[in-house]
Amino acid sequence: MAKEVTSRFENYSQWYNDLVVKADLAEQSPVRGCMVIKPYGYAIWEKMHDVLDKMFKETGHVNAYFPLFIPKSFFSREAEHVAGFAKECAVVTHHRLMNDPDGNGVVVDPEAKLEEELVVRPTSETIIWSTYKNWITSWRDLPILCNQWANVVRWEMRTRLFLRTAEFLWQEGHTAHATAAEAMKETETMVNVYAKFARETMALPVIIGHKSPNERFAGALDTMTIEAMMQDGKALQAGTSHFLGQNFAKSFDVMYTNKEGKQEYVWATSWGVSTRLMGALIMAHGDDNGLVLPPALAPIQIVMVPIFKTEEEHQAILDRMYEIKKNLEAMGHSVKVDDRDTLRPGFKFAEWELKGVPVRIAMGGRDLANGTCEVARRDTLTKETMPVEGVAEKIHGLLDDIQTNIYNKALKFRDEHVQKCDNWEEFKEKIKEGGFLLCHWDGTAETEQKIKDETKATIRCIPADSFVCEEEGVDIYSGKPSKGRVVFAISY
RNA sequence: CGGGAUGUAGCGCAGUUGGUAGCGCACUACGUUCGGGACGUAGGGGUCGUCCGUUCGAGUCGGAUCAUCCCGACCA
Repeated sequence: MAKEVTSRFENYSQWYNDLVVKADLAEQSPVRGCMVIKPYGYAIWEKMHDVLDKMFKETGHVNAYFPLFIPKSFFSREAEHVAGFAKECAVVTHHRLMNDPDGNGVVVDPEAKLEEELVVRPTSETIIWSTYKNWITSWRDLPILCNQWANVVRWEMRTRLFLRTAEFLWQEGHTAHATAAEAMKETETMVNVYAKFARETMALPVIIGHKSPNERFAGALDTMTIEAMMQDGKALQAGTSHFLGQNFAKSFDVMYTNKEGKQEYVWATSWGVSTRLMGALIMAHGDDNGLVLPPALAPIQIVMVPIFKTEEEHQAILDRMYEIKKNLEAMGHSVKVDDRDTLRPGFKFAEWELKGVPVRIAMGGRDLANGTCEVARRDTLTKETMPVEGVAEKIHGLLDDIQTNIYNKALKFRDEHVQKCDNWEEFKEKIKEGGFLLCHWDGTAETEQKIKDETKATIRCIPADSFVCEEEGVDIYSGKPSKGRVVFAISY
């Protein structure tokens, strides 16, 4: 029987789309550019949500919720910010429908035109800062460390499941501080939280760094990012943390009285990750058999498939499986016994592999007689027969191994596709093959733009932890002096 | 918003010089199977995106329109 998923080596985009749909994660909605996240996909997002939320709380943040609709006038306050988002906003202009006088269903009631249009939030800086104005009067009110889990809408031209949809789920943190240093520290703290989450929970190696001015968030003084590499060598921005300076405080007139009784503008940050992380997870670890989920995010960590000929045998195997299930659940693992009697084992194996379940246990008549079971791991696609006695403990350890192995595999792949490059002609060739190129850059937006125009490559980041390379050199394009290497890549 | 393509069963597609609708998967029933995506038999399901035109006759030809996808520009 032919494989259902396109090979990622033949057509990476198609492989990705197939995987998302066939692993039952999400599907295209009839609504333009929007996505339906299906229960299995949502379960993974929920796990991400839970781990991140805990990390936010551990770093002193609290959750809040702000309105979906933002009065249009709020956007005119911060000029750079509006320039960055205006082109892709959905706008509410009316508040009522009526029956079509010609009898053709319903139409927008022209009488119900809003006096001021409402913008569906593309991000919440403006509505949040207009609210913070009322919350902040004294240094005693600071810092404010709020996070919001929400949906946002950006009317993108071209969309792709999880990576770029018209509506997406995310969290956005918005903080207010008394000093620039404190806000800068928050920016760094949060990019580190994201990196820790990516590395430890998603098994995704990422590079922490600063965005070049060109790639910065609209209205930010500094944008920190975590950049990941997908298996086609393209870069994916997986999370960002922005130091907003006093831009929004000034635009929304948010001042506090300091200890000396003087009025000062507050300092701000914002940071966010989105359902794009789902795309990163799929593209970074998936293979030709389907999804590969790190145990820390797998909604089902262990699936058990009975192999039987008779009903008595089926029952005997299930009894033993539920015993193992109980032990594994006592250790905090999520286990599913696939007791569907209408499907054959081979079909189930393929299906659970497609869905990325880290460990599979199969048990048949032979195992029943020998007191054994077959344990298969998704990351390596290897199988091992082991005694049922003590199998739960073994799998407990195996899950950790799998988590580590998936990370190491992705890390190895990435490191094999990162190289230094000092020659412009070489750069143009190499960048097409995918991967990250560490190159000297003269620090100007002009050079960056010219490189982008000629090769589609952008500066993904100026590295801040791994791949930091502060050495004298000359810009790969302009030949002007440079103080260090930055990461160039073609990105999603 | 530029360039290209496609709309036929739930999904993926075929349909010749115009002659009245087909294949694979999925679905339903029964039986045989069950250690890596089973097979047989019998079924159900489509006003061929929409509108207009040419014609005795249109899935097929012409025009319009709508929608979707791909490649660019924009972006988490």
